Amino acid sequence: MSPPAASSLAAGPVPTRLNGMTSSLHHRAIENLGTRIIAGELPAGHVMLAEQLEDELKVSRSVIREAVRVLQSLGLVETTKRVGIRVLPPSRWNPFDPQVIRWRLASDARGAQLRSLAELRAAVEPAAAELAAQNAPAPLRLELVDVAYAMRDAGLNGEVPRFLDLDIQFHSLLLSGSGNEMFANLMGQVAETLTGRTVHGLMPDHPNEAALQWHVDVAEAIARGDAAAAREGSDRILRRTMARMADTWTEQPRVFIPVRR
Amino acid sequence: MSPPAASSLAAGPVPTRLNGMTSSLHHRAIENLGTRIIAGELPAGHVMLAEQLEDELKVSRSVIREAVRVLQSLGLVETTKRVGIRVLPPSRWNPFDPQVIRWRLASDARGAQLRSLAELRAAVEPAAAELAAQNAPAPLRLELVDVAYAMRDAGLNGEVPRFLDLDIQFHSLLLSGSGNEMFANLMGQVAETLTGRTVHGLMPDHPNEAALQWHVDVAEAIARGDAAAAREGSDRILRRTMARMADTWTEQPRVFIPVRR
DNA sequence: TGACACCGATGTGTGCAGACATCAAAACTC
DNA sequence: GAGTTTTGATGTCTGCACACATCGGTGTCA
Repeated sequence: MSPPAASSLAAGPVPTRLNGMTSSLHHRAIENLGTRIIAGELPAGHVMLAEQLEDELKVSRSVIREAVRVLQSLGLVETTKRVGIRVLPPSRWNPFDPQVIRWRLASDARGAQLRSLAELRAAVEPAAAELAAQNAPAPLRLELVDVAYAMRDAGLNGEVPRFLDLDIQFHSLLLSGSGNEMFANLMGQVAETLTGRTVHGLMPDHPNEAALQWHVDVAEAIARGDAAAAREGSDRILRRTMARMADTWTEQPRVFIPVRR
Repeated sequence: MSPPAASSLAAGPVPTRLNGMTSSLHHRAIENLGTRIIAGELPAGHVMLAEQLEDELKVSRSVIREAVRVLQSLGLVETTKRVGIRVLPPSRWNPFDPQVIRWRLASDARGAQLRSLAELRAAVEPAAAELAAQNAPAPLRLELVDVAYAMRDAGLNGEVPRFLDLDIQFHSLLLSGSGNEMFANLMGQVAETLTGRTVHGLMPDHPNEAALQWHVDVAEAIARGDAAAAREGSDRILRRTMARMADTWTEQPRVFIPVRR
């Protein structure tokens, strides 16, 4: 009785795994709806019925209900009795949620999302460098210096994969060393953007020599506790990065979220 | 049949409403578990069983399951078959989620949370000011100037509640004007910290005159599109704010989240 | 006759209870 | 120690009862 002839969520006959993530029905329902909402396929104000979703996704009520609850906590939908499940406008979405970010990166708004992340990173990393210079534990400072030098060598030798690895590690250590868990949490997003940049061929085989040296400078400033120098160096790196990436998101429309009063 | 004699989640016999938020069983279960996990009452690694939670909270399986699913999406717990529901360490929590922030503000880590938010704000607002000077729509610029002057007047006259309102409005407009939805999303948290600061008597009756003028300067710099001046002015305001709040979180332990490799 | 307040019908989410399916940890066998 | 079986928890499905927001009909009053 249980298995329907065709299931729109069942990609394979066997519940497969992807990227180590659980591929439960619940998870797939979230993915399906989240993707479609953020892509604009299900526009703000659109009302769905739980029963209709069960039907459409060929899953039971419990799966739909659990998925809707999660989407609700992300600000993607709201539920009202006698009405149904209403899609909320983008201004209600939680822009910091990793899933929302991932879905936006997979949508037409990819450029805008990359810009938002880059701007956030450009704002945060210099502050993190300053804090790291003041607070980071000694072993982390030493590791940061090591990584910076290794990164410079890899960059000069054109070892692209190794360079990317070290680059991600450098910026992760920096954010982690700030001792601010919100800053540290941006590691994941930073890694994703750096990786994406390389994969999309936006990185030259031999990174700019000056930029490589700036990384070393930042690491050493943090190591000796020079907060101002760490901040300045980090700011220099990120202004250059922003300048080089700016044309990626040229003319992406900006969204101004109204102030709620 | 349905209503048990005593329900540990049922504050009132009738499903009441609080702050306009739905007070469904589901919501109360999330609140109960989220609070206890973040307070450390349910430590990382602690394993619970769904059945045990049904029993403890006196609710049905579906309520527990939906709550657990939401907590899972926040990174507070993970579920494993044959094991149960395991509480995750703080490094796995999503530090940007509004609920997580609220629970942390209500816990012993309140000081650390306030510091994190303040540092984030100090990093973001100058960047937002810079972006607002470049991108904000004209009406928003005009409103910002109006609010800045009104805020200065209210501050000079010692109209504390009005000043707080305008202060929140000023910083909200600034963040909104950046055209970065992540920055704009910080409005809520900023409002909370500003309100909390006033409520806790950390604000003098008459705000510093220079600081009031700095707000006007920032608004006018944004109005005329002077990005550098907007950034510097905003940076000045926030450095002063940070300096004045620093002793609030003296000696709050910093947490260094390890870099995952 | 028209406008308005009341009130019951209706439909939808919410919550409950029980069953079976699935799968990984743990125990067991060789 | 490797492979197999057992076991016990979550995952999924289903039927039912209830709460309650919305809608539309009915009655009252001007």
